[in-house]
Amino acid sequence: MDKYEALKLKNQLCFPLYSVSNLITRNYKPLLDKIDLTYTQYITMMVLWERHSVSEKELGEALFLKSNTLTLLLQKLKKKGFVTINKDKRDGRSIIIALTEQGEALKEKAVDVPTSIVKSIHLSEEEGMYLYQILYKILEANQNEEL
Amino acid sequence: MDKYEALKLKNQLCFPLYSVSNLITRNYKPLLDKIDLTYTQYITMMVLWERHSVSEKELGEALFLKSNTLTLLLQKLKKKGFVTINKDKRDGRSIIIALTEQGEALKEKAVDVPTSIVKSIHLSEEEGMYLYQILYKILEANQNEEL
DNA sequence: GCAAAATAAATCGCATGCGATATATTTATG
DNA sequence: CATAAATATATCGCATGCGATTTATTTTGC
Repeated sequence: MDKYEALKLKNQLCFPLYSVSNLITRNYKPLLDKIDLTYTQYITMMVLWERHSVSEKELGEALFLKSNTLTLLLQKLKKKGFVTINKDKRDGRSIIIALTEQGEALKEKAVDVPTSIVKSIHLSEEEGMYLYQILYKILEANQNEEL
Repeated sequence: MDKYEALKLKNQLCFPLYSVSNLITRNYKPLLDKIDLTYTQYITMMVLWERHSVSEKELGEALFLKSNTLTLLLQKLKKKGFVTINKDKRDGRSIIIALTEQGEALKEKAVDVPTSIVKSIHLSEEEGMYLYQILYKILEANQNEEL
């Protein structure tokens, strides 16, 4: 038995996770180009389409990202006219990100994106649901550790 | 029923894939820092530890990456003394990446990395295997499309 | 044999992600 | 109430990933 068996690429679990994630970003790109969003900007808009306005902290918790990634991202969404960024009056440390009319309108254009992507994944509904559960199990287990 | 239901973050399959992938890179970082590798450099070394020398094209096929990502990466591994880069004598378009002694020696230091990571994922063996299968199913389905 | 097509890398510009650190503001504590 | 600790963002530097394009080399087709 090879002492280095665990170091072989084909025995990695994280490598296909990483590759599928890259694959997804690639598949999304041409679709999202049409509505002038990158993938990270797209999931940010998803949060806003649901909640209308959030603090950067809340946004980071929803997306598992921190200010070092978000600050620049939000500036770009602001530049494109999809969001406004204002200080929270009740807490001067926080900023509140809110949808503009243009950002709200973008939702209509984005409505077909999820279906197109799901098709490109080629999984049965059952497989998709199982995958979903496992992934959230990993995310939640790790969230607890970071407390 | 909300017409925008499919646009909610909690209904996305790709989002947890993306988040778990980020999570994994974060978890690997402190471990890989100790052996002076980034995650992408690590999986590149994995290929070399198995095959000893590969062309950039073969490496790209193994890692699902292209020259725009690999070229710079390989230069850095060369700078660190882990690999050599030479033109293929039989085909002047190709380059051959090969392990140095130092690169080979690094394998010994890396041998415990996979176990540490698997622990941080918190999945049963069964879940891990199922996840593995689904991920490769996605990768393979998509590979065929790119032909 | 030679021009055109194909192939393999390299280069460019952009948008992440991340750890580390700095800054501004609020909260806690004595 | 003053000041230390905690919290929320911003900034910096580095290493990706990727589409698009360019360059170098080989293969193909006539």
